[in-house]
Amino acid sequence: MPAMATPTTTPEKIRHPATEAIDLATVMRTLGDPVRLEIVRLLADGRPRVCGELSTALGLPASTGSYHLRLLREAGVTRSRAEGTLRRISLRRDDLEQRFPGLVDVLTR
Amino acid sequence: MPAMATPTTTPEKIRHPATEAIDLATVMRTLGDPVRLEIVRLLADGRPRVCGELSTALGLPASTGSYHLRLLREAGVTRSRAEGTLRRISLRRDDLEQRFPGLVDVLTR
DNA sequence: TCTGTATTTCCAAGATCATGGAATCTTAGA
DNA sequence: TCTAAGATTCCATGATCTTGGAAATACAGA
Repeated sequence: MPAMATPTTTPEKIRHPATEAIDLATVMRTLGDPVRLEIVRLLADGRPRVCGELSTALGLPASTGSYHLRLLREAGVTRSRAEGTLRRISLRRDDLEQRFPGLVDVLTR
Repeated sequence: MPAMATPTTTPEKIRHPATEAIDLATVMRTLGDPVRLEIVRLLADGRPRVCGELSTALGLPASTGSYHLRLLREAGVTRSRAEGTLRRISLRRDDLEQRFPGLVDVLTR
């Protein structure tokens, strides 16, 4: 085998938008889905969850859960941290508060 | 002609959800469209606009503008008052504030 | 290296949405 | 009654979204 073009262990392949790049219309559209709004409410207590935990809690197959979590992450609503084979998902509360003050409060009553 | 089953001049045929019936996910999804978000921002100064005024301001054909305004109205974001052949559109700021305190502020900076 | 688990990606439906021209409706005014 | 203007509805088209099974990927542990 030739020298690897890409390392076997990628440090961080998960993409997140920078706080300043979070777009309001995108966030609104993303949270306009009941499944994703529910995920945000589950995460609102500040405790990170793994992907499967959220999928199970909502009664979704893994692929569907993963799809919604990708949209949330790409919109800048959540952060995913790789931890072994798990993905620990958390709400980007501080970033959202900085960019759109008051928004998270509206979502979580 | 037989007696009319419905009056020729309907007092109010335009439907709006009651304040308590406004759904957050629906509002979020509705405002997740750049066109509709822009309409809300135009209306945020409190001055009502007529349909054509908004369509023109956004460079939309009348039918497209009417479509977006219908979604905003049905979501409970705007109110339409018939005035002759015109429809005067306004933001339901107080109702939204009562139902989702802080939301309108988030939308309008 | 082999196996199992967590997660993502691929892919193909089906559903929903956005657009805009044409037709229709409604009302004001001549 | 006739006409014109404002607005909505109808309808077809294309785009985007959601779903979930199957396959692929990534990693930990035996």
